[in-house]
Amino acid sequence: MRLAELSERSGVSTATIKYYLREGLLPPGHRVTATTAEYDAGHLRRLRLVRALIQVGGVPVATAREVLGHVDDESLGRTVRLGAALWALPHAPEPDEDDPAVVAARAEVDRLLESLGWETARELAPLSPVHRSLVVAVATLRRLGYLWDAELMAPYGELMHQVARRQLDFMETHASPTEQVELAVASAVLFEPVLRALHRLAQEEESARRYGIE
Amino acid sequence: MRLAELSERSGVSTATIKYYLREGLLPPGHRVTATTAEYDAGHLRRLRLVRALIQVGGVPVATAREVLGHVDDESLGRTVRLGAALWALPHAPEPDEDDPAVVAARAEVDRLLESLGWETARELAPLSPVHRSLVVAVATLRRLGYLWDAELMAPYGELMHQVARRQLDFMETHASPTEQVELAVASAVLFEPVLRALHRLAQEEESARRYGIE
DNA sequence: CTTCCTGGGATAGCGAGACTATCCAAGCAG
DNA sequence: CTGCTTGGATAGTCTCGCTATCCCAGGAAG
Repeated sequence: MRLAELSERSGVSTATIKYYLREGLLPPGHRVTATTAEYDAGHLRRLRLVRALIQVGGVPVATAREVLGHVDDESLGRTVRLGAALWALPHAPEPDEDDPAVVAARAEVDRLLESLGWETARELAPLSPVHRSLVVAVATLRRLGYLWDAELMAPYGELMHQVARRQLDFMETHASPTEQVELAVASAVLFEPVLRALHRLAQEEESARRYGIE
Repeated sequence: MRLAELSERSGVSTATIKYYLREGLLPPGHRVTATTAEYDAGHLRRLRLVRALIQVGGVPVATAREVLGHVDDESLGRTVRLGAALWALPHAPEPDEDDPAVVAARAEVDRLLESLGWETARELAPLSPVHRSLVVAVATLRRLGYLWDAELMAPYGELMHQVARRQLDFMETHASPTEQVELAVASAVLFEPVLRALHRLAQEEESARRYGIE
């Protein structure tokens, strides 16, 4: 198919597709003549993933390019590829280590990882942007006066661990090897809105059960 | 304290504080003379909440104003105030009901709510932006070929329900009446980054346990 | 062969959002 | 009175994600 048809089938304007091609989010089509290029089902699939990352995941274009670069790097193993995708996602800015809230948050997160027995997370802590994001988020809550500590967070950690185990079980049983990497990205980025929506719905439901709709 | 001190203590530039005052995110200070106004600890606290909403929660300024409007409306009950805050948050665009992925997603979400017994969520489904967000997210995953159905989502729903119950328990035992509304907003917006970070850390940990670091 | 039309590439512009820099007038301090 | 600070208003800046325009090289119709 040519650019016009790719646009038609994906619902993305030709101008935007050209933009993604320029930005390297989409590999160029096969050149047929000097003025025409041919696109295939792989381009369509990639284009849908790009749109999902940007629109549903809210991932900036530059970040999406980085994430997709890791997806395409077949020299990496599963964990690394998943990790690379996760690490490339937008992360919190460097925390100010002089801020007492940050110091306290870091201490609580460390205690949390210890109590959960997450050894890998502890080892990678100094490097991992995910770890840093957690510290920043906890520090923000503490600065507002909500003193989240390891004991409070541990049950949530256990619950999220259950979620992660389920996702990897699903991935192992349902995805072919070629699909696994893309599924890793989908899990990391696209499943989060589902989880967030479920969380908010559960909050509404539980609040209504306890206090009524008033 | 005056504007300069408020800026100093919050780490937010005076220009930005003036911007928030203009936008109605921060109530004006008490006018002392024609040229000076006095700010108090309440302003500092509100300013920190605003920054947290915008920077940590990624909430647009216009939306933050709306959310804070509900926080300040003392005529509302707990559930409504929590709901108002949740509903004001940025939500997915209207789904295209002609898209088969959207139709299928909506059917699966309805089945999910039925199997979970979330009656309130079912009643409010046609109105709730949260419900719509869930449909859009599931539809996006389906369009990419990941056929999430009610059976797959139910365990996540149960887990998120456990999270929500914990949060409301915490809110009931730890927050004074005046703090509860702000805590509702904090739960809705600021706790989500914590949950997301825990989720990603759990993914890394579980992936490393299963496949090693390679 | 020529003319018109289409597909594709490059460039510049647009609109929203979140600040940010500048200017200004009113005090109050010395 | 002079100069410095405070607060208010206005316009500018910067980034991001597109989007509209221009241009040229074919290929097809006459």
